[in-house]
Amino acid sequence: MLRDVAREAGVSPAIASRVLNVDPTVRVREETRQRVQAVAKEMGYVPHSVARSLRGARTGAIGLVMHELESPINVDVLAGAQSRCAQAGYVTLLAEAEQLAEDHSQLSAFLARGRLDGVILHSGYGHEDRLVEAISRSVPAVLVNSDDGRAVPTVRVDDAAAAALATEHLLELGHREIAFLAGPKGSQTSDRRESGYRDALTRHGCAGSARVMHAGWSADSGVAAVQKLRHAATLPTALVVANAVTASGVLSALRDAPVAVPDEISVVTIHDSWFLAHLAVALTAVRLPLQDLGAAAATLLIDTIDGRGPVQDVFITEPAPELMLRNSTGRPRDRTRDPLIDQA
Amino acid sequence: MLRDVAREAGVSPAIASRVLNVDPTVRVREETRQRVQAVAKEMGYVPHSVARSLRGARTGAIGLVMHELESPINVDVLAGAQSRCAQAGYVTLLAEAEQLAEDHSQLSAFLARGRLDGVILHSGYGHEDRLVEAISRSVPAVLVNSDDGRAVPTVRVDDAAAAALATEHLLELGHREIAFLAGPKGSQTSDRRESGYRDALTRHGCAGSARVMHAGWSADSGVAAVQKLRHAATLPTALVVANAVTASGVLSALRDAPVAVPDEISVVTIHDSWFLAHLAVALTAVRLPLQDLGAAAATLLIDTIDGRGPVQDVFITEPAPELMLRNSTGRPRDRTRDPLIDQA
DNA sequence: TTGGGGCGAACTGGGCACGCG
DNA sequence: ACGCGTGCCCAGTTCGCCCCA
Repeated sequence: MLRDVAREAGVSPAIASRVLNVDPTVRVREETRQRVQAVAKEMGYVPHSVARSLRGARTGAIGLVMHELESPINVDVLAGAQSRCAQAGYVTLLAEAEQLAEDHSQLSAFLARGRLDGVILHSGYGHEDRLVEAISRSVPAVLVNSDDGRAVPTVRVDDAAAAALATEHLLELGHREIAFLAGPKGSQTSDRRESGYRDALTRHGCAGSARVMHAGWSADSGVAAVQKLRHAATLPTALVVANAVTASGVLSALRDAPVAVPDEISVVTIHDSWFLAHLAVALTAVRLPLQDLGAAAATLLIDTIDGRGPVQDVFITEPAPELMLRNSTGRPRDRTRDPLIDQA
Repeated sequence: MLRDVAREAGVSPAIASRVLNVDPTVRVREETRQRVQAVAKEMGYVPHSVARSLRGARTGAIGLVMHELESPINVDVLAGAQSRCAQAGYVTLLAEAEQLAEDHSQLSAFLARGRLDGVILHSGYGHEDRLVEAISRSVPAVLVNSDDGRAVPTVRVDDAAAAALATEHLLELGHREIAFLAGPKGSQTSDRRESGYRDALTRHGCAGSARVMHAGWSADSGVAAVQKLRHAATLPTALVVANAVTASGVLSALRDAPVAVPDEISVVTIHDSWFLAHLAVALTAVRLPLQDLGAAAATLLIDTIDGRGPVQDVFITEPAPELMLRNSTGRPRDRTRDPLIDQA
C-alpha cells in the first residue's frame, strides 16, 4: 500500500500519492520524485482501485449491456466497444439486457452506486424502456442503435442507406418484385431498414410492389418465413433480409425447398460477418461498420464522462455501407417483361 | 447514503447498516427495524458498492478473460459463465486475452487491487503462460479448457470422447481413411481431440491410417487446409475437423472445388452451434456442453472465493457428447474393398 | 517577504468491535 | 440483558498549512 511506499521512501503518503499520480501542481525535488518512483516500482506497488475511486468520483469502469450475444452481429458491436474502453483505460462490465430487465437483484448489483462511470446499452428491440430509464437515472448512458426519444444520446449506423443499397443492387439486376423480410415489429433498426427499402423502391418507381414480412432475428425465424412465403400465391424474384442470421435460415430453407438461389430468387442481407461466405449459398450482403459502432458509442460515453464534447447523437456514415458481392444475387430469370433480361 | 437513512429513521448508522444487511446478531425492536427499512426504501437507498468493498474484502466482481470472441463457440462459454456469475450476485468484467497480454496498462487496470474477487480465463492456445501467472498471482483464478500444469484449477469438457464419438460415427459408416484436421499446434484442446481420434482408430484396428493436419481455428484456415489436402496424392474418404468454425471453411472450399459432401467425402466436427445447420452442407457435429463449461468454471471460482468446496479440477462428463446428425456424413462411395458398401 | 519543498488531517461511505444506559 | 450509539478502520486523495532558506 501507499503508506509502505511512503515510509520506505521517507516521505509522507501525501507526497507519495501526488508523485505517483504525476500531479503537475506538486513541487518536489527531482531526487525525491525519483526515490518515490523507484521504491514504488521495487515494491511492486499497485494502487487499490477501490480506495481510489471511493475518494475520487471515478471508478474507471464502464458497463456494457448487450442482448442476444448468440448473434455474431452483436458480438461485433461488443468487441468494438470493449476494445475502445480498454484502450481508454476503462475496464468493462458485461451484462445481459434480458436478464437485467427480469431480475431486479442483478440490475441493482450492476447499478450499485460507485460501480460504474457509465453504461453503453445495446438493444435491438424497443422494449427496454424501463431498463433504459433505470440505467440512465443512475449513471450516464449511451444507446446503441435505438433511440428512445428521451434525453439519452444514441449512436447509430446508416441502416436506411444500407437497406437502400441492398435494394438498389437488386433493382439494377432487373428485379421488380422485391420483398423485404423485416425483423420483429417494434425494432427501430428494422424499421429504419424498411424505410430504406421503401425509399429505394420509390426512387425507382416501384413503390407499389413493396411487400414486407416480419420475422424474428433468429435463423429459425428465417426458415419459418420461407415456409410462409412459399404458401403465398407468387414468390418475389428477390428478397432483402433485414438481418444476416435470419438470412442464414432463409437460405437453407430455400435450399431444402428447393428453390434455386439466385436463379429463382435472389437474396441479399444487411450486415456482413465471417459466416456469410459459408452458408448454403455464399450470401451477398451490405457491410456496416459494427465494430466502429461499438467504438463510437464508447468514445461518446467517455467524452460525456470526462465532461468533454457536447453530448449529442452520433450518426456513423463513414465508412459508408458497402456491398459485399457473393453468390446469392443474380438477374431475375423468366420475367420476360424485364428489358434487362432481353439484353442478356 | 447510509447516514441520511439513519438520521431520517432516528437511529445510528451502525444500526441502519446492520438492519439493512439483515445481521442476525443485532438486537433491535421490530418497530425500529421496520422504520429503517421503510425509510431506506422510500429514500431509494442503494448501498455504495465501492465503500462496502473497501471495508470488506469482497468486491462482488469476477473477471472473464476470453479470446477470439468472433467464434460463437467461445461466446457460448462466455454466456454460460456470465450468466452463472450474475445469478450468484456477481458482476462480470470482460477482457480480451490477447489485448491483456500485449498491453500492460490494460492488464494492470484489470488486475488493480480490489477490483476483482477472481478470474475465469478461457484460452484455446497454450501460449498465455505469463498471463496466467500474472493473474493467478494477484487473484484466485480458474482455467477453462487448458491446463497449465500449475496450481491453477481447470475446468474441461470431454474433448477426447467427443472426437472419438465423431470418429466412430465415420468408422461405423464404413470409412477407413479418416483424416483429422487439428487446430493450431500447441492447443491442448486440439491435442485432446486428436488423441480421442487416434484412440478410436486404434480400437477399430485402423491406427495405421491415422492422418493429421494442422490448421488455425478460423474458417479461412479451413479453406486453406482443403487446398493443401487436394494437392495430396489421395483424398481421405472422411474428415474429422477439430473446430466448427474451421469446418465451415472446409465445407465451402469443398463446395467450390467441387468435391461432393458427403458423396465423395464425409465431414464431421466438434462443437455444435446454430450456424452448422446453415452451412454449404448441413454439418454433422458432436455437441459438447459449452454453456455448462462456462457455468461450471464460474461455480468453481465462486466456491473457491467463498472458501467452500475443495479447489480441484472439474471434468464435465454430463451431459455426454452427443452426435447431431445432419447431412455431411454418409457411407464411403467407391471403395469396393469395403464390405459395408457391398451390402448397401 | 517569498517561495520551494513537504507534511498533517480531513474526507470518501460503510462495516464492525466495543461500550453505554 | 436488551437496545442502541461511538468511533476507528479500509486505502487512498487533496486542501491547507507550515517550515526554512
